[in-house]
Amino acid sequence: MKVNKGVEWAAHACALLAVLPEGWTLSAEALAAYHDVPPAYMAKQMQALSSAGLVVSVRGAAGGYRLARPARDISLKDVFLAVEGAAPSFRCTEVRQNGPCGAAKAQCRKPCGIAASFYAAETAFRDSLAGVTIMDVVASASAASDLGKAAKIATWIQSNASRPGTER
Amino acid sequence: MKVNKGVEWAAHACALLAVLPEGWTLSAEALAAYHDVPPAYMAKQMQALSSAGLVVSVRGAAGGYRLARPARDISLKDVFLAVEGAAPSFRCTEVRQNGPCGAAKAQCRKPCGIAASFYAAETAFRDSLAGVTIMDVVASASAASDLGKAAKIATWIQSNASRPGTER
DNA sequence: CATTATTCGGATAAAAAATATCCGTAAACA
DNA sequence: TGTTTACGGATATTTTTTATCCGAATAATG
Ligand code: FES
Ligand code: FES
Repeated sequence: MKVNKGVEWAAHACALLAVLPEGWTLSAEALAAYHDVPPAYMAKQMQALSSAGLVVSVRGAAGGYRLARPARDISLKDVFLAVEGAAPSFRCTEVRQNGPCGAAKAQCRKPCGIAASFYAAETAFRDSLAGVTIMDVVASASAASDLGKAAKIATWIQSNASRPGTER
Repeated sequence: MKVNKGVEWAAHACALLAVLPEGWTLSAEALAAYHDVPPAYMAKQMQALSSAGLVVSVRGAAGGYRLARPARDISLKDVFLAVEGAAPSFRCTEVRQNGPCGAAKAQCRKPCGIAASFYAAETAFRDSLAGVTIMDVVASASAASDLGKAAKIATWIQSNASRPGTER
C-alpha cells in the first residue's frame, strides 16, 4: 500500500505551473531541476499528466508544459489518478469461490462484503482528494512563505520558463 | 498503490473464525485449505493478526486460532492495519526543501498542503473501513447464501476445527 | 533549409517491495 | 515421549516501482 513517489512530484509540478504567467511553459528538465529529482523520471510523470489532459504539452524549441485549465479546476484526485492509474487498490481474488465450500460463480455477481467495503473506502479516499484543488495548494504554500521566497521563485521562473510562439 | 493480497485472506479468515463455535479453533493449514491459498503465506497473515491482538493463537496439538474478541468488535480497519502495517501510504520526500528555491528546514515543521491532503484522504479511507465489522461481513455473506451452503460450511467446520483442552 | 530544443512512446535496466517457502524452536497435548 | 501446532527468522521468487535511455516527431530559430 504505497503511493507512487511520482504523485508528490507531479502535484508539486502542477503547483509551480499554476503560478506561471499566461502563455509561458516550463520544460520537464526545468521542472526536475526545480525540485531536484531525476529528469527522466520527472518527464514520465509529466507525460502521464499530459495524457490525462491535466497539462498541455508544447513540442519543439522553447516548448514545455502548462496547465490545461485553471488551477481551481484541477484537483489532487485528478493528479493522483493521472499518475497512479484508475485501477482499484484492493484486488479481490474471489477467494470466496475457492476451496471445499466455494461459492458458485453465478452467485458472485456482486462483490462480497469485504471487497465492497474496500471499494467504498477507496471512494472515500478519492473523494477527499477531490475536494482539494491545485489552487488550494498554492494558496496554502504562499500563506506559509515570506516575501523573499516569492521573489526568489519569480526570478527563477523568469530565467527558466519559455514562451512558445515568440522570441524570448 | 496496491493493497496486500493478504488483507483479503485475513479478512475472510476472520469471517470464518467468527462462525466457529465457542472454544474451538482452526489451524493455519485448515484456513489455507478452506480458501485454497498457499499455507505458509496464510500462516504469515495469521501471525500478523495474532501479534495485533485480533486473534488468539493456541499452540500445540489441536491448537489453532480463534477470534480474540466478539466479531462485532473487530473492524476491517483493524485487519487492514494488522497485515498492511500502520505506515502512511503517501510518502512525502519533502521536495519543497529541494532545488534552487528550496524552503528552509525550519519552515517545514508542518506538512505541506499536498502531504496534508493525502494524510487526510488516508484517514478518510481508514475511517470508512472502521465502520465495517467482521460481524457485518458475516451477516452480508449469509444473507447472500442459501441453506445448502450453510450446511456445507457447518459440516466442514465440524471435521476440520479442533477444540484445545479436550479430546475431540 | 539546416540546427537546435523539446515532447512522446517504447524498450530496457536497476532497485525495492510483495509474495511465497522453509526450517529450527517452543509449546501443548495425547 | 512423540506428535501436532504456532512462532520467528531467514531465504528465495516474483512482481512492481523506480529510473534511464534512445529514436521519432514537432516546432522554433537563424
Ligand atoms: S472474495 Fe474477494 S474480498 Fe471477498
Ligand atoms: S513536500 Fe512532500 S508533499 Fe509537499
